[in-house]
Amino acid sequence: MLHRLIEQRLHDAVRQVLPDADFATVQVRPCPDPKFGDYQSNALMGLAKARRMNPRQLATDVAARLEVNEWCEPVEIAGAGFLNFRLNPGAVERVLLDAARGRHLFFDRAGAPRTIVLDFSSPNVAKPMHVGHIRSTILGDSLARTFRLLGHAVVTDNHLGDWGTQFGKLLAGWKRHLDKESLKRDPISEMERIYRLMNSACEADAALLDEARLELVKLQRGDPENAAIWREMIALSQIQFDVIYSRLGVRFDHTLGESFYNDRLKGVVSALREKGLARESEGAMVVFFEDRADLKDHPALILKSDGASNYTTTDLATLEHRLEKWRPDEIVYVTDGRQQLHFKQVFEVFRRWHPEAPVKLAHVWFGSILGEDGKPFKTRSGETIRLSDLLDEAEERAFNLVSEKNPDLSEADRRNIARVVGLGAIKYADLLPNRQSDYVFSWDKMLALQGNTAPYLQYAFTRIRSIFRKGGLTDWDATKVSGGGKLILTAPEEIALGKHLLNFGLVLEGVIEDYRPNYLCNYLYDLAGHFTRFYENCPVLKAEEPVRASRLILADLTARVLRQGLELLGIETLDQM
RNA sequence: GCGUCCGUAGCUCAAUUGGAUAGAGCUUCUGACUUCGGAUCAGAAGGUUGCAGGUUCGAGUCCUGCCGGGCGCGCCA
Repeated sequence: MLHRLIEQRLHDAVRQVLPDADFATVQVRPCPDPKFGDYQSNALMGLAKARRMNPRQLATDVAARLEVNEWCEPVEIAGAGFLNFRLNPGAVERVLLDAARGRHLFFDRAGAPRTIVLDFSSPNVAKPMHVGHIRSTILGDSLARTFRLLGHAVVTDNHLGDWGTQFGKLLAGWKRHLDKESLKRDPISEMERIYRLMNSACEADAALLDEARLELVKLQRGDPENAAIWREMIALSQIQFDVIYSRLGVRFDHTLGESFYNDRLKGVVSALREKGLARESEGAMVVFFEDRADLKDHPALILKSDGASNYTTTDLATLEHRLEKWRPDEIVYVTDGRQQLHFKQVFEVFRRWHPEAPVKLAHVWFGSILGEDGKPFKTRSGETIRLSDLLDEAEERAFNLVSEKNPDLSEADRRNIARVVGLGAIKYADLLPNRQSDYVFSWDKMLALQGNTAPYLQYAFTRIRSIFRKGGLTDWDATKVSGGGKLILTAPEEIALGKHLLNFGLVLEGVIEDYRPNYLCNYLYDLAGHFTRFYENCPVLKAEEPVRASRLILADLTARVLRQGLELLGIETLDQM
């Protein structure tokens, strides 16, 4: 979009003055305050500093060589050496008109598409999905959608926790305490119940713990009975996962759990040993990182003293498999921040093992959930909140609200609106903060329906649709009317809205670069704000032509960006709510 | 103890990664035309960015030291 073109011209001008400059740092970004302009560059101050030049003089020299007249008003030099760009109305109108004609929606598809493997959600078999899973699931899904829209090849892979020592207790519990009726009625609760039962019983009874260990060993050796039970636990769990993912609109290309990599584990260990990366220590196989200050005291264990592998080994095998199978440019892990050390170790071992691999590895982590008292989150009875209960509660609250606001709609309509609004509120509440700090769980915050929330954005969308409905324009198509149509931006609200639309793609690129969908949340919130100010001050249907057509186009483009943006957050839109 | 992340308005969070006068929402007040949906809008109030130094044209952001908190630190994943 326009800021890129301006940036290109800025590079040209800088090149004439400073041929050896590092152009990666010479960027054009939106202005923090519209009174300074629409875009700014602060790069010249940095360049001047490094060369002990006068920044103001450098800015003047560069500005004299800048050729941006076709898009901008005369460039202003401000402060210590800022360049401020203000778009001229004609340039804005041209871009908007191109969008109205369907040539773009304010973003460009990547010139060099990359292949990205996204690892997220990863719930555990035989346990309920709880609020702790929502961040990874929603964040990962949103990133996958955004990468895809920008033209990248995305592989989503749900790395289920379907292997490990917990199956010892689960198997022993299944054989001793399973209630088949309960299992039929609510398999997850029943599996959770027998696990808890065994867990507490084992604390007091060492013989029972040995029994659980024995069951685990039998499973690992391929005992048919235990393997059959294990497979049933996975199948029952997958049904639960599918229900949740279906409600959330989340889809995976692959679901390859930890157990999928069992056959590769020995190979990983022997390869690391042969390369001299791992050595024996206290009976286990360990990789040490003497030359890294932050990992010096944190070696990675890849084989336990009993000869079994652990999750570091599994993750290395997974990494190797993904490279072979998909040849990705990038692998992104979306998990809790408590796994930072683990991924640091995995990445570092992998770098030493395959120094030539060009893949980028990213750990996209998020903070822990805390209770309202600031301590690790639990309900009064010490439970975590189930994800399904959270979703139910959201839909119920939204149903009460929509019934109050729009009692005339049929119950089926209100139920559907409640579903879209309730789930949207949860997703948005989860994506909006995305600071890598801990966050406090609260029902009211998760389920808020006013202020900077998804319903606010959805509401702005329905108001636009309502304009077209009221005007008898439901078949209105910008690509047809705009043939003779023109954009006329005169009111300040129209200009601000139009200019904000141009930045959609800029924001999307930021989202995938930093793995932060909250940039998009903030953008959409601002967009909805610009629209409502436009809506309050600029009548659409009652305006005279050609202003009426122009405003219809502007409203329609806003709706399209809102819908596209919300879709990237995994949030649906409605014509009525 | 070591590592790591954090501390911003009464509360929950932003701040495009070193940029211009630190912004929103919630809460509390005050207003909104017989115009397209009031799930809205306009305005007010609310700040020594934990504390103290340092780096420079410029610091919430970077460096140092304190204070306070979360999480992680070889055989759980």
